[in-house]
Amino acid sequence: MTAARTPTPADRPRLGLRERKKIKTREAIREATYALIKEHGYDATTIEQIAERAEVSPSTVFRYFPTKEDIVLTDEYDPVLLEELRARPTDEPWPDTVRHVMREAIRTGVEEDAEVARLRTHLMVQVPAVRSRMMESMSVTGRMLCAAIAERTGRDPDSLEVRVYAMSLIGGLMETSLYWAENGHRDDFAALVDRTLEVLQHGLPQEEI
Amino acid sequence: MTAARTPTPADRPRLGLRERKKIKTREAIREATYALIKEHGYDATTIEQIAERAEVSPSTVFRYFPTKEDIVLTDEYDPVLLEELRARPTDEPWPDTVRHVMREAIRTGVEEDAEVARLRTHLMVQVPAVRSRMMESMSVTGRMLCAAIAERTGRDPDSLEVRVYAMSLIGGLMETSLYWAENGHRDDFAALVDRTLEVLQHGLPQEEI
DNA sequence: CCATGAAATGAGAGTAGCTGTCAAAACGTA
DNA sequence: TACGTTTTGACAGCTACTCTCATTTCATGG
Repeated sequence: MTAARTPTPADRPRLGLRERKKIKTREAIREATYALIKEHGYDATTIEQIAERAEVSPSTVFRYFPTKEDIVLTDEYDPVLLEELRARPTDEPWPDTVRHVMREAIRTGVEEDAEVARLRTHLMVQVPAVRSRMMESMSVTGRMLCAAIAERTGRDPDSLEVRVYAMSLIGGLMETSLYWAENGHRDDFAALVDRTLEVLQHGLPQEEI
Repeated sequence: MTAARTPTPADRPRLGLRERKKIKTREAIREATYALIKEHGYDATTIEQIAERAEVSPSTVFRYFPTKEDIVLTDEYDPVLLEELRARPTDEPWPDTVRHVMREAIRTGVEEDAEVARLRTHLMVQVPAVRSRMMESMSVTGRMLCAAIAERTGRDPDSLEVRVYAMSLIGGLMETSLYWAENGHRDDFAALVDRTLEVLQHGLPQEEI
């Protein structure tokens, strides 16, 4: 890869020109999409417009993203999550692990690009298709969670108990995101997550009934 | 249809001819859809085919159902659920209420037409679009659950805690349905629901960690 | 520096879900 | 039977998405 004459200046090429171009194209499409949605809204933004602004053909847009919703949503949190999960000490109480992992995931996910995270959750509230797609991706995350829980606790990842536990966790956190967005992103998201985990662990704060 | 006089024979018309026809049309569309899906699968079944077999125009199909997925899924469980929920004594412990209501909902929903329930859950597993739509409708159910919980416990239905609680419940039950379908509907669904509620109440059966 | 093979792109046609409009048909009622 | 309303069908149109094929762009070996 490196040599011939100087096709790869050794500075930091590592990836060939082709790879770099692909990454740039992918980002161009995403940025174009975000910009257009901010200007005209989700539904009013067509693939054709996105393609035009990103300076690619509509065909190419579909080569990079399977659906329109995916342009907005796709971003690989799962590997980060999994890595974070494995990094925790094995003897740590499970609820603490969840808390740590979620906080970390939120930090890297939300604070890294707050604007995008807000637009994304905003669209989740506004656009059913996006919300659906989000839920789909969460069920994938759920499967991964099952594996992690199973690995950690020595259970069967396909058992009803593990799956229900994972999915209720995911569902709860999903609702937390929606709550956050619906209330104009005013709350501290980390604090909301804490309250969520509290409910999931101990049920509704028992006052009556 | 029958005559100039006797337009409403007093037998059991109650609903005018128009209403009755609408119900019949709705059922015809649904039956046509189920039949075609069983024969050729979900994706290979087009609205045009459905319309043809149901002996209506494609326009009419869309007048009765907003989307293709809705033809398969729509069925109003929510009112039944809500009614069931309100019928329980106020001093009953909340988990017991949930158990009763879910059991009842399942009885009327699943056992009433087992075949349809199976096809439906089967499609949930197989067809992403159907699964998504199902999740959408569950989040609507979630909102209703919030209201019911709030009414019952005197909380704010829009509070984070109530919403998270409701959504985790829904998410867990959703996963239970998927589990049921994936395992070929072999388990007793009511028993699965019991195990699900157990997990949601007390977490994973605490062995280690 | 050029030739060859592989990968990415663009252009175009085509499918299907879904929306909206408008005139014709079916129904309810007096 | 006649009139007003509701329901329907036919049609045009939009857009997301798929598939195919020719063209361009990059990688590599001589």
